[in-house]
Amino acid sequence: MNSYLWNLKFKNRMEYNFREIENKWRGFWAENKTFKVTEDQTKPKFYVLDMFPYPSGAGLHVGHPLGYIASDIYARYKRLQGFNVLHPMGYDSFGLPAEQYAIQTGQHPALTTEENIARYRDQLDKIGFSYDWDREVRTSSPEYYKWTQWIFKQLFDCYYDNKTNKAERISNLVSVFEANGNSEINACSDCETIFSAAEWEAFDERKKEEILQEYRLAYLADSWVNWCPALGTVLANDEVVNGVSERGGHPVEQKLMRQWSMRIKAYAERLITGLDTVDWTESIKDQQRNWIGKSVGCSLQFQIPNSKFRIEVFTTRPDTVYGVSFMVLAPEHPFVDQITTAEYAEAVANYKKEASLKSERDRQADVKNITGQFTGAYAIHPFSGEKVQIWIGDYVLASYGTGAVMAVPCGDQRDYDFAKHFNIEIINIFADVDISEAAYTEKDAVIANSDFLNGLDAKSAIKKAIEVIEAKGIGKGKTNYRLRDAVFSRQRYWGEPFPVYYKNELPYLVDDVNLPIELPEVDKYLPTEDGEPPLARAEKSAWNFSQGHRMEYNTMPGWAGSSWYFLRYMDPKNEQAFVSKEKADYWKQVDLYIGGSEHATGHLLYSRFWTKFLFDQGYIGFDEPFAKMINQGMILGRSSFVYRVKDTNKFVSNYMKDQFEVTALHADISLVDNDKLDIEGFKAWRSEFANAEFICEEDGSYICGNEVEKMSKSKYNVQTPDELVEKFGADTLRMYEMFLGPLEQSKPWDTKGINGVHNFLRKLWRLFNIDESGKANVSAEQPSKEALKTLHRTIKKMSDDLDRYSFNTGVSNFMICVNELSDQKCNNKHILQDVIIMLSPYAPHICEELWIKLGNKEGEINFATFPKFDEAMLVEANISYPISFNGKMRLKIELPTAFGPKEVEEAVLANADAQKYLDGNTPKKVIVVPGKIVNIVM
RNA sequence: GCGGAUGUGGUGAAAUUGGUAGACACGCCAGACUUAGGAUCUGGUGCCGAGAGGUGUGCGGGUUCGAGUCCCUCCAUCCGCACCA
Repeated sequence: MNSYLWNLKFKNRMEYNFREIENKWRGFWAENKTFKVTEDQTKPKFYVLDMFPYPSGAGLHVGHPLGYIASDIYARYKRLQGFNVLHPMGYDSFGLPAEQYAIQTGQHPALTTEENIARYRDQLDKIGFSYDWDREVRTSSPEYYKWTQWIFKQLFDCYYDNKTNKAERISNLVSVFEANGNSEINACSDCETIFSAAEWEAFDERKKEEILQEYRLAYLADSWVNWCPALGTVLANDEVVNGVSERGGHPVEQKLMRQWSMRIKAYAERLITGLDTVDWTESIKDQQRNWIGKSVGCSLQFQIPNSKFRIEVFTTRPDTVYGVSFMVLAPEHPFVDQITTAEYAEAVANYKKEASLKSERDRQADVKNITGQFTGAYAIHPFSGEKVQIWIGDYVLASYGTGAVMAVPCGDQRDYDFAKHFNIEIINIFADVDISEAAYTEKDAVIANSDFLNGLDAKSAIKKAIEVIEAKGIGKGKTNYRLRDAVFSRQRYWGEPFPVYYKNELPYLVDDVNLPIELPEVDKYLPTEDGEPPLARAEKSAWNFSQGHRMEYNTMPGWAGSSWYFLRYMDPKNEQAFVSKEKADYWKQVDLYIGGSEHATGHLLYSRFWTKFLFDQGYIGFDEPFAKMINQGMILGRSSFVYRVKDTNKFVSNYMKDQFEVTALHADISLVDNDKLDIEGFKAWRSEFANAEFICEEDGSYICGNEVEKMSKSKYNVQTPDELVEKFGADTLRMYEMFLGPLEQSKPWDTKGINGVHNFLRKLWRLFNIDESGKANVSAEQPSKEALKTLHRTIKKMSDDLDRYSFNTGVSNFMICVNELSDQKCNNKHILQDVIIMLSPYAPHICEELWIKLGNKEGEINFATFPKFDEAMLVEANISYPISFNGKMRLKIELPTAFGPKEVEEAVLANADAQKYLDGNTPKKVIVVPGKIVNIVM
């Protein structure tokens, strides 16, 4: 039967009506709660999570669902494999935009947030995600932030014990203080004073609390913070990029403020080693390692003659200690004024002033410019006993290490440059190394000129030096981290209130029974006249609970709620605990986490920190939150341009624009189809174009130019998923977003190919020969060998591709499969049913519909069994062997599959076509890879 | 400067352990059918060449019977870090 007759036979068939189908199944899933999950002990679990969105006023554009679609496909695939899949969604709904909007309009951020969430939900529902919406969480709801507050309380009530290497309760610490003081405590702490048990007992409540604050994992301290005047709040280090705020790009300055902080430093080592246990990209792991900035070395003290001061430095190269020819302190170092001699006092004061006027950003930008000032003071080299000059210089950072360095110009380029610039002696302590041009920073030279270190390589010299330093009691082996404690207060309204009140300005925790502390109503979302945060505006009666002299006025940062939300999904309604131990033990880690890579040093680090803490305290049984993570690439926009001839209202088509002097203007992409401008639409778009004239191509069309840019409203290149769902349906959108290319890669959005995917679904639909009554005309007979081969090849490729998260090749597999089945005129029920089971993760609506058309029960396709691959179905009697000569493929020869290498070789050499290429020569060698290829070497 | 990623037709891309480079799709060309549709179907389409053939995965080398894939050098683009002692 030719194709025309084939089409005629089913002339009256029903077309693929995606609108009707998708509406129907969206409703069905919601009504029947198809994707609701419980902790089913009889099934293995699988946890697939998306980074939850901040519900912004702009809604979703096509870039957002990319990751959601991939994770949904994976979740649905895992269900078909018999897993009990937790696949939830929620909203990170505290944050600045809603608050900024509130400041402008007076509208309560809760209302804006509510509206935005409704819009997001509507958009998400249209795409057909298989979320269990009964588990939705919102970080801004009191039922949720009650537990954020509760976790904060636990952090406040714990310290980090370096001996047990985990977080322990403050009450343990107090018992030790009462029994022995703090001399035997080895904890992560800012406490520098040593006290005895008797001294502890004698301290008053204020003093005791001050000391405890230096141990607590959540603590209040005066610290230098990134103050952003434009946003009226402090920012964490990861929220400051190149000296300006990440959001809005406002300037940031350093300010000393009393702030809540999180002692994340305590976990620095575990945050590094834990990276080896998770399957994330190297790039993200490197970013985290970099941010934590571990360096191993030792501390070392330098005496100052006739002075009580000793300058402590941190160095990673104690092996180069004999190369020290001067020292440099940060201008802010506390000893500077006290050691500076009278002769240099003025110069030092001037230098300090200059340095203080430079912002952090300027200091970084000014690396090339070497500055410094001699203090007139000297230190004694701890080994040689020689006097070395003490300088101050802003290349030494007050906030890293001890704020002082021993300068080794022969081994450190910065020290070298400094020494050259100020004509300070450079001692060479490397054997056979030339340092006349630059410092030698490699660690492969032999040490010389260094007394007891002579002849050693760097590695053993470092070890030896530390031993001697420790034996002399002038320092010890030490590991330093660049990671700073994270500031945890924000002077804003729209965030979690702290479960904290003050009595005589000492902080106390609110009892659990009084949680949550809800956000009080305020008259304005602005700071008070005297600069207190917005919450200070609240009347005492506006608080649902208050105690002491006042409540805490700061709120928590954005990352508080997002640091543990993946745990709440496991047990979202629990009123007794943030998550029950049983449920956490069932669901465990997130098995697959999909989201953007921009959270590398923020959310992804903080949630690892909190997870480790909650693990230490026994609330959960794992200490890494996300076992496997994939970072989806950004979807860029494709902007369209029209070209206006200068000083006119005439527009010239792309290919002729070079003949004129033109200005390129963005044209709204909804007015452009295949680069062809809808001229009437364009005239109507904006009044200034109403009378525009157009210089068109010969066929009368106006062709636009195009360019790839970030998607944004101002570039008129935003594609919302809604328009595409309307035009092509959700199944087409889902498949097309996957078809675009590998998930991790950034790519421009272009709808050019979307018809291809849409046509694929139509072609699939046609295979079922659905007549006007809506019945599929399929054969229930034994499928053909051909069809089985197509099916099983597809099964194999689909499971392989999904197992390696290759979603784009998955789409091609289906296209090949449907193309082949169409060619075979296959309408076999068994084959088609297995195909739609496999396809249902990608295109769930159409597959649900086809599933019932085959006479199955509604909704059951979601829990069907993924077809099993049978190798035997692919076995053929013959193989078409590619025959290459010297590695170049020349011809193919059909040979029996059963042939061994020898038989293949003989058959090939006997073949007439092959002999043509041999041209009478005897091959040097014949390589036969059975089932694959033959290579003849001439 | 350091670290990571990427580089394949006109376009998006595929090639999982070294084994037929360009699957699949878009676009384009030619054609069929027609109740004219964003429909369907057939054939073609890396480049050069009329053809035989040659050539081809950023550049240049190497290993191998055989390299997009492994090794070395270099180039380009993107991302992160960057006085961290």
